[in-house]
This record gives sequence, structure tokens and C-alpha cells, in this order.
Amino acid sequence: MATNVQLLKDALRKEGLLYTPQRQIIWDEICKTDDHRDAEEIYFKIKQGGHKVSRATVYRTIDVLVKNNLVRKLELGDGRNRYENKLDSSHHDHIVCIQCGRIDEFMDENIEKLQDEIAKKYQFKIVRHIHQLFGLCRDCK
Amino acid sequence: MATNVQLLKDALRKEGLLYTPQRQIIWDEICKTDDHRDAEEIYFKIKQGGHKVSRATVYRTIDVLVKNNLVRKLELGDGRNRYENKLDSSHHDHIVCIQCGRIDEFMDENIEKLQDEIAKKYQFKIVRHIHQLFGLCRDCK
DNA sequence: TTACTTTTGAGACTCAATCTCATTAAAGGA
DNA sequence: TCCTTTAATGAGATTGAGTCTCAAAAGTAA
Repeated sequence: MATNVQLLKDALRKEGLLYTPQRQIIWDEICKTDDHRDAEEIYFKIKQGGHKVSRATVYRTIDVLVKNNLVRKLELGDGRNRYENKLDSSHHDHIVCIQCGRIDEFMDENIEKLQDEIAKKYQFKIVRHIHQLFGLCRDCK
Repeated sequence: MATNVQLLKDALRKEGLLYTPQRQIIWDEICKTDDHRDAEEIYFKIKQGGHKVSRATVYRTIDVLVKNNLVRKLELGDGRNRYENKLDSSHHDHIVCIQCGRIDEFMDENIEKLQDEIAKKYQFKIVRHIHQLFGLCRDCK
């Protein structure tokens, strides 16, 4: 977990923010799994773990982590944002089952290239993108 | 606007719902522009137009229109859904400028095909998809 | 008309997320 | 070390999009 500590410290330094126990607890919790969890879930897991960190601090810290590329924000359009750590996962998009909620990941170089071409055509500079396939997974079909 | 009346009537019949003045007013307002507006904007435009339709009815009716393919729902992940009529526009995705809010549309057959291939690989049945490019438009670069 | 069903509207409610501000903790001198 | 200043935290209030409730209004069918 040593690297994770350093990653957090670097991000905070870059933002001119202090390294605090609360921020480390939150970052640790997010690193614990590769799930796609919402802020509330992360907040309650921390609470269950016996740590005292406020909801406000969880939200505030997640924002910093997202901004500094340590965490990916997933907007599924259901009014709840999900988060996943970007520790060892490279860029990918998501396949979401509308029946059971299962979330798989996919990545296609060709789609990425086509995207870039579209951006060029529109003289547009892509900062980020969302590409999500909603439907029924193999078990729900 | 005659066709639009019929489209609405057909959708309502299919849903087992009655054709009412309020529902027609809402559908008319959505057909008036090709913009991507949120429910609140649509509600206020109706109000400004001198019609009395409640917020609840606007939301309820939009849901029916979306379900029956007369309106496309746009989830930009900022907590506000946008809507656009599907009167004469074919399927497309969106390019959103994070600076000025401008929304352009794009469509790429190849990306659609690649999507289908990915779905097949995951034994996944796609019901809908979201593909959005966020960044800076030519005027904001 | 009467009896029954559906829709509407005003406002209460929900829920994720943000904001406020008093309290607490950390940093940087001297 | 103590002191001053600045930053972070937490509890709870607030926001805002969207949903729900339920009495009143409108439509339907006989």
C-alpha cells in the first residue's frame, strides 16, 4: 500500500492540499476493491470499518481523487455516481446490465481511433468521453 | 402539426392512456425546437406560452414520450436530463462542450458496428447506448 | 343523468450532493 | 516551546431534479 500513500500525497501536493488521516482512509477504502461503488457505499464501508469520516469529507476527497486521475467517475444516469480506483486498470468503457446491475468493462482501440477522427472533423478537443452499453447480460437474456 | 397529433395519439393508445390537452401541449412544446432542453425548461416555456400544465404532468408525459420513442432522453451526467424530439432525426450521439454548453450530434456506422461486435463477444443484448464526447468546441479551444 | 375510471395539480417528499460555519488540527515562524 | 495563521473537518442545513400523494376535475360508458 506504500505506493498508494505516495500517489495520494503527490496528488494533494499538486493541489496545494494537506495530507490528512481522513483523506488516506478514504483513498484506502476506494483501493480495497475493484467494484463500481457510489459515494454513499464508500462512506458506509468506512463507517463500518470503525473510522470516523464525515460524508462531506468523503465527497470532497473523491472530487480531488477524480480530478487527479486516481479515481474514475462513472455516470450511469441513474442519479448516483459510481467510483473505481485507477490503480492498475487502463482506460475502458462499460457494459451495464439493466436487469441485474452487473457492470463489465470493455476497450476497443478502433472505437477510440474513430472517436478521435470525429473530434477532428468537428475541430473539437476531447477531454473525456462516456461510452456505455445498456442491455441484458448473458445471464439475464 | 397534424402528424404530430397522430403520433401522440398512437403512443397514448398503445399505453392505454387518454389523449388530453395537457399531453398535446407538452408534445407540441417539445416539437417546437431541435434543442436539447431539460424538463424544467420545457415546463417554463409552456408556462410562458400562457398554458397551465403542472410540473408533475410534464415529467409524467415526457416519460411516456421517451418510452414510446417520440423523444430521446439525454443523460449528460450533470444531474439534469435533456430531451429532444425524434421527429425527423435519426440515431445519433453527442459532442458536448464543457465550456459553453454547445451540443453537437454525430453518427458513425463503424462505431455502431464495433459496438455490436463487443456485445456479441460478451453475449450481451444491447437495448440502448450512451456515447458522448466531452471537451472544447472549436470556439472554446 | 349516474356510476366509474383516469388525469391533473399543488405541494409534500426523496435522495444524492453541496454548502455553511463553528470547531479542530496542522504549519510556520520567533 | 508558544503563538499566529491557514487549512480541514463534521454536523446538520440546504439545494435541486425528480417522484409521490391525494383530493378535485375531467373524461367515458351505460
